[in-house]
Amino acid sequence: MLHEEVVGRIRAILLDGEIPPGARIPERELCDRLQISRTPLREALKVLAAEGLVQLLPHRGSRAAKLTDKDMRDLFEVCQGLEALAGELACERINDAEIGEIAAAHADMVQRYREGDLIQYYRGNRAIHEAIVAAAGNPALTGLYASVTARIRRARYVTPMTPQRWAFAVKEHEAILNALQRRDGAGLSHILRAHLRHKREEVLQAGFAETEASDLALRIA
Amino acid sequence: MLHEEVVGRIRAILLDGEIPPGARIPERELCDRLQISRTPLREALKVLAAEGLVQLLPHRGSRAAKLTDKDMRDLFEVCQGLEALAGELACERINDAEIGEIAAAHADMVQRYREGDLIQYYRGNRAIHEAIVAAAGNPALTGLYASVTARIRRARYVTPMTPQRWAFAVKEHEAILNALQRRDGAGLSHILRAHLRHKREEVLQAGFAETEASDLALRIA
DNA sequence: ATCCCAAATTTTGCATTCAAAAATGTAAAA
DNA sequence: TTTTACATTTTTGAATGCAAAATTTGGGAT
Repeated sequence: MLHEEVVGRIRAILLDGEIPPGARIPERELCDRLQISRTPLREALKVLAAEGLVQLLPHRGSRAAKLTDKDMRDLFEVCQGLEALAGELACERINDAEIGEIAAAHADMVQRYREGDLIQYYRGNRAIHEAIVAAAGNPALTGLYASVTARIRRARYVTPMTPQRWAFAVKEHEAILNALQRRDGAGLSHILRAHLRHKREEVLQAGFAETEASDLALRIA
Repeated sequence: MLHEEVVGRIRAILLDGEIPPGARIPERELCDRLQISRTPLREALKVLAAEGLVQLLPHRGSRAAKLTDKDMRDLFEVCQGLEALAGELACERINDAEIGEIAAAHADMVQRYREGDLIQYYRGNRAIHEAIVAAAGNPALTGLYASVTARIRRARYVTPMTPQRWAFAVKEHEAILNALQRRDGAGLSHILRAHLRHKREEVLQAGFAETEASDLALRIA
């Protein structure tokens, strides 16, 4: 079993919320499940801790990272900065084919919106944001963006939306595509920031501070 | 020996260039030197690989990461974005005491410039940039900035300078301090970008693409 | 019944060990 | 002499073992 695969699988488990934020990560169980010994598992946990997805407590094991409102705000801020930068760079470097792909993804997303399919809408939404970042042609940026977005993904793409906000978000996306097609870097950067700022406000207002595992258990019960 | 300490010490060894970019990392030797076994060492190497300082080659060991011109350009771009963001946030949040500290650091740096002490000038320079980022009050940003700057530090703070460029850089820093004192976020952001773009041009023009370890050995020989 | 402290158990962190893969060295053939 | 095939050594990646730390459990005192 390859090292990267172990990291990827545990990351997936954490992002799926299978181990909820704040919950203890059961080493032994994961070892059994992934059919590996503790050595590669612990290496993976250290890597994920460096990424911010796991919290290591000396002599007390590891927990799925739990984000406070402040953490969430901070990460959204950074994400804004990264997307704004990506937008500017993308406008300088993107070619017509890539714009075509993004336009297609946009059309698909709008269709999902019309169908009222929030899950698929979010999926398309995310694909567009990732495509813009990819179009910046900067792997270092892409990597950092991936790491930051992974941490706020659940908040960003799981929050319920009001019809008004959803409609507004779609409008913003029209503007995003438009700016991209006009290669208006400054404009795109500006819209992306606003877009993400609105998303952040939604998320924080929805009280998406990640709850303790115990709280979560209580809620479910 | 604490896990973080091992990571920190190896990081220092890499940043000092004691193991030059591209060179193989001698596991056994480092184990002896740090008085640890391979298990914690390998955990640390995996973490540093996630940070981008180490390159892992399956079944072929690890090497100190070697940056191409493109890598360097990309990282400088990201660094620009992060500093620009930090500048804007800092202007919103910084208090007079913090500005005073940065002003003092600036004065000290200018003094070093007058003395012609490049090493100390760079040290002060770095302290100012880090203080601005810290003033943004965003730990997520601070962490990302640290990780990105670590990778380009050698290029950024080791490149020799012409008197003209040095003088110009000092001028830019005057403008940086000025914008900060006026809490002009947009202005500061703009200046920081330009400042870093100039630095990047210097670095890339100086041909600071990191050389193979073998090349380095040949050069020395 | 509750609280507190000590013993037992579990869990963590690291060293050691083991198997597999790669690198190296050697010898034979072209 | 050069090249190639093979055996040996080294190094890597992962499992296991062991000591220390933390958590849990049980018993006794209040």
